[in-house]
Amino acid sequence: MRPSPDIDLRPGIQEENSPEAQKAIFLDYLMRQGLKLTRQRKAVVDEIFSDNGHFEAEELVERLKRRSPRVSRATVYRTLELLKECQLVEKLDFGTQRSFYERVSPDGHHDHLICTRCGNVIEFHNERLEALQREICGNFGFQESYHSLRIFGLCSKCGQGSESDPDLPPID
Amino acid sequence: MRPSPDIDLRPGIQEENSPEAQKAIFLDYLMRQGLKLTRQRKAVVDEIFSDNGHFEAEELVERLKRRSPRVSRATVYRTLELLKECQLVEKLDFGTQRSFYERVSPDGHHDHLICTRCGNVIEFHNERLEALQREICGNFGFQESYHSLRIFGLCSKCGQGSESDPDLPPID
DNA sequence: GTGGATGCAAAGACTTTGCAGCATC
DNA sequence: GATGCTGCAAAGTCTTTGCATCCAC
Repeated sequence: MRPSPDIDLRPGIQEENSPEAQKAIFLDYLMRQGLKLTRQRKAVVDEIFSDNGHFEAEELVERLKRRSPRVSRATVYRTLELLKECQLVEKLDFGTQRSFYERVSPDGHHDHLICTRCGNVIEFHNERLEALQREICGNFGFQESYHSLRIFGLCSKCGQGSESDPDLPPID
Repeated sequence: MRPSPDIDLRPGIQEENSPEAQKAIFLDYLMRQGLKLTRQRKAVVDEIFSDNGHFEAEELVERLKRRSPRVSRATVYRTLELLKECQLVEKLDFGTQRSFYERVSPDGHHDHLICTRCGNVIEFHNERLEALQREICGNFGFQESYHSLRIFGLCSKCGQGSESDPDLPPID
């Protein structure tokens, strides 16, 4: 399921990709705003950067209940707001009621293939697609600031004959 | 589970574009399901087809409070569910908390340019874009069932120098 | 020491649901 | 007349907020 010809993985600057570097950005942001680095904020950031996937606000709340220090729901939501402000995370919406977030990749923008059966999210970036979108915006005199393409369907695993697997009711 | 988006319930007959034809589809759906055409359901459908734009669930609830017969919030939500099932409306999400809906155009799929200043929504369809997306799905062995592309930014009116119009605080 | 941060619980916003009475077919 | 429908209010879910207490700087 990996690199196909069109997919630009943009190898970028690897060092900036590390969790440590990302955390430093947060710390820097806090300082510049005269905000404090509390144990709770550290815990939230650590939890987010412990894997590099997508997560839901409520899921994060749950994970942080088992952690030390405990972090309250209110603090989680407030910290997510801060992380959005310094552009370390982004709020996505996959059409469900709950908010999805993802770490902003230093490699730049990407779009999503979302499996409606297993919930798996595949990221991709395609430069031809980006160019075409710019062209379309131009046609409408529209100044894009950002965009979001979500393609829903079945991932390669789920599409292979297991269409009626009773264990996994389709999402949505 | 219901008819999947893959199934074309409305084989592309152009005359079907009229509100009357759309309402007939709803009536037909109700009959086939053994459901009843109540005054309230009629009112909801009439209200939706009185203009052909995008609307929010709560906005529709408001509009229907001033109408005859009055339609309760619960009935509005329940009727929207039915309209989704027979593919006359579609639920969108523009990243806000409230649900957006739009009438499904018999002309087929389209994507959205969303002005973050005035809230205006421009629809467009581009076949090259669709083809490219199919190609990308192919690369990942992904079976698309539907997709949604939303481009956020400033429409041609709002982009013209009025960037700091104090009357219109930006959305989001 | 102090201003910002936390946790709690309450409030908000939107949506869904249980139920008794009602209306369509 | 039966079955499905409506309205109401209550419940559910996620998110935000007010406030007293706490703690990083």
